[in-house]
Amino acid sequence: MEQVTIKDIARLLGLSPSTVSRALKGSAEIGKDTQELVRETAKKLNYQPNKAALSLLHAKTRTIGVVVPNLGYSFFSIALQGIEDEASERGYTVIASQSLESEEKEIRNVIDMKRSGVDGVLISLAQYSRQLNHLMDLQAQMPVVMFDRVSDNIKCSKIFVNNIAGAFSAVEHLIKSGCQRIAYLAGPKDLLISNRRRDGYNMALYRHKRKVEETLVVHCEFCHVHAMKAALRLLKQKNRPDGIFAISDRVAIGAMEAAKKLNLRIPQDLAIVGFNDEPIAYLMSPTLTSVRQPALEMGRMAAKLLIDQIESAGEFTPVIKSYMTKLVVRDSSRIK
Amino acid sequence: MEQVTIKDIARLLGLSPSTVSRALKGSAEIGKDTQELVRETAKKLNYQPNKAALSLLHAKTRTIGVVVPNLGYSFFSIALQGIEDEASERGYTVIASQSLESEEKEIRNVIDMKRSGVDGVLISLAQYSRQLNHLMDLQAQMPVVMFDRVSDNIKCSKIFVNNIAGAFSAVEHLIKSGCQRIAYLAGPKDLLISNRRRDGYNMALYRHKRKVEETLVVHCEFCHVHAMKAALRLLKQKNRPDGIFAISDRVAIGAMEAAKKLNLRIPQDLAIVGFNDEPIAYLMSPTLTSVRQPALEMGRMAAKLLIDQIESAGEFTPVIKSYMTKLVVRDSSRIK
DNA sequence: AAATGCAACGCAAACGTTTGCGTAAATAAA
DNA sequence: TTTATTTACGCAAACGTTTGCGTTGCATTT
Repeated sequence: MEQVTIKDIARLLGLSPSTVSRALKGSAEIGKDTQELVRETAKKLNYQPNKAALSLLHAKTRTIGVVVPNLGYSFFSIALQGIEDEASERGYTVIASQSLESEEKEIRNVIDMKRSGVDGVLISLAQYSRQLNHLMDLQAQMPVVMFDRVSDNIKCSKIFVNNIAGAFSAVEHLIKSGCQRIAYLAGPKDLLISNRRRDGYNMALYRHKRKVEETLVVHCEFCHVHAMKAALRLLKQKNRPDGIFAISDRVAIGAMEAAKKLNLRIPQDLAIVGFNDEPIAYLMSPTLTSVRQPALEMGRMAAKLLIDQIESAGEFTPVIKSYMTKLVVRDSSRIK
Repeated sequence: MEQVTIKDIARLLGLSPSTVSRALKGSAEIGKDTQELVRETAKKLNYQPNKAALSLLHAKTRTIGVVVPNLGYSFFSIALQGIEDEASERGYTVIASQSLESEEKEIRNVIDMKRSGVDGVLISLAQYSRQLNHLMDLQAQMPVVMFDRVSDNIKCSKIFVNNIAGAFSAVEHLIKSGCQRIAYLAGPKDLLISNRRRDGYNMALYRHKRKVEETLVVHCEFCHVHAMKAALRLLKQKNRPDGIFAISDRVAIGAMEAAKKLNLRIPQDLAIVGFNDEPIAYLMSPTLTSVRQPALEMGRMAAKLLIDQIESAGEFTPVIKSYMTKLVVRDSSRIK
């Protein structure tokens, strides 16, 4: 029940705590046989170093904090998995929290992280986080790495996918599938990934000599009810689109609902492509074409960069790392 | 950057650390004016007590560990939210991890928890966890509370829903909707919730004088591919069922896929009811009838019981708490 | 005037670990 | 034999906080 300490081992063996400590670390100035003896008894007693004592001594907790919008989004739960893998391998503990897309809660989470004494924080922004003061403050105190939902206004290491290329591939796919008027069901206006994907959307249209129409871009929140309403507005236009590129799978599903409400067939009357390739994309009917991100690797890399920065004493230059996406074509866009 | 300590405040004010400590705690033996002075400077300097020092002193970390199968299942991410709410209010930090339904990983997670020095652990079992030695060991060292996926072989506080009643309501609903032969698409054989729900299934059949047929109960894993195959076996029987009660929404979705493959109409040819009421139930087409669990409250209560036990020195009797479910009727069973 | 009481604060130990330095004994070199 | 060197270990401080037990100065009581 009670943790066995270095002192216990020392007392048991008639040694001093310092000798035991050095023996466990394999210090050269401790006799070979003593080392072995100490190691054996430590194993036998199942000795585990006291984390609190080490934290106190080194002023480091070997703990990192993670703040994401919602762990129910599989992108984030998978990314968290990658984070935990990397952290565990390097002897770090992860404490995760969800902002539930609320800036207010995000701020509370960040405060909690500070109070927990983490060595650094990994964050993906809530959809409406605009006042980033809490992040600036945080960054003044410890290393911060952003991933997926990043911001240009914070100078730190960042991990994300090539949103432009991802969106480009999705829209080009719609064009090649025969769509004439392609809409973009975007996220919140100031969200970076929303705008980047719009760039990709525009590029694809431009490349294929389609004209860009303002009315074909509609913003909505990351919630399928909002998305459905936005899609309804889009589809009720006199000259309705026959293809939709949505910023996320859940938003795409909102569009699918809207299409059904209007008795439009998918993909014949309306082709749809989402983003993230969540398991749900594969479960919908028709199955949803989507842009896949390497969530696991992104999480792992984000954790790696953060821990590297924590352990690099002093100077450090931010690293920006961009991953390629992969378009997964399914029935919602298979017009043939 | 560097944390301000009680010593800093003491030096600044010409006091001793003990006085500052007592002043911050509002001890009666410190002068009123001194108290105020200390408190003000503490606020001004943004003093935060050093967690490691406190942990070392009290041999408690005020941290709890959470192990769940998969945070991508919204039931667990919502429950985690409840856990975090309760923990945060009571000054505890949460470290969460996913077993990904693997017993091996679950064991590793538990070991990591021990090494992190948590004060207690909250766990929901992976689907094939049968050797529960890691939990017995863990329980010998600290308080453990199980929720949702619990086991009869461990004696500890437990939180779950009334699975029997939940299943009963689902199956009775199918009967009242006119189904003649109702199947149960169960989970792994030894999983407690799977068997409990089977009890409810049997009770509903018995109550309405239907005969229980062994061939109408099929086991599968929590993965929709397995589920679809199992459902296919079920639906290819000569006398196929016209109603399916599934142990989870994802399993239910597997059944929906199978039905489509066989050109069966839902709900006319086959009515389906799931369990958990995940957001996905609302997004499917047809929308999926499901049994809702109060995930948030369950998480909160689980955390409360765990923390209560941690803080109750010594003797403690396990608490078993069961929540009522609510059947949410949607199109997949609306035969009218 | 001496004894008593009390208010307000400081000292030091403790929690578990690491680490610079000191020191004893044993060996090697002179 | 004396001196220097090495080997193997112990002492004590430090990290930040709490807490039992002093200690000081002052006012009140006899």
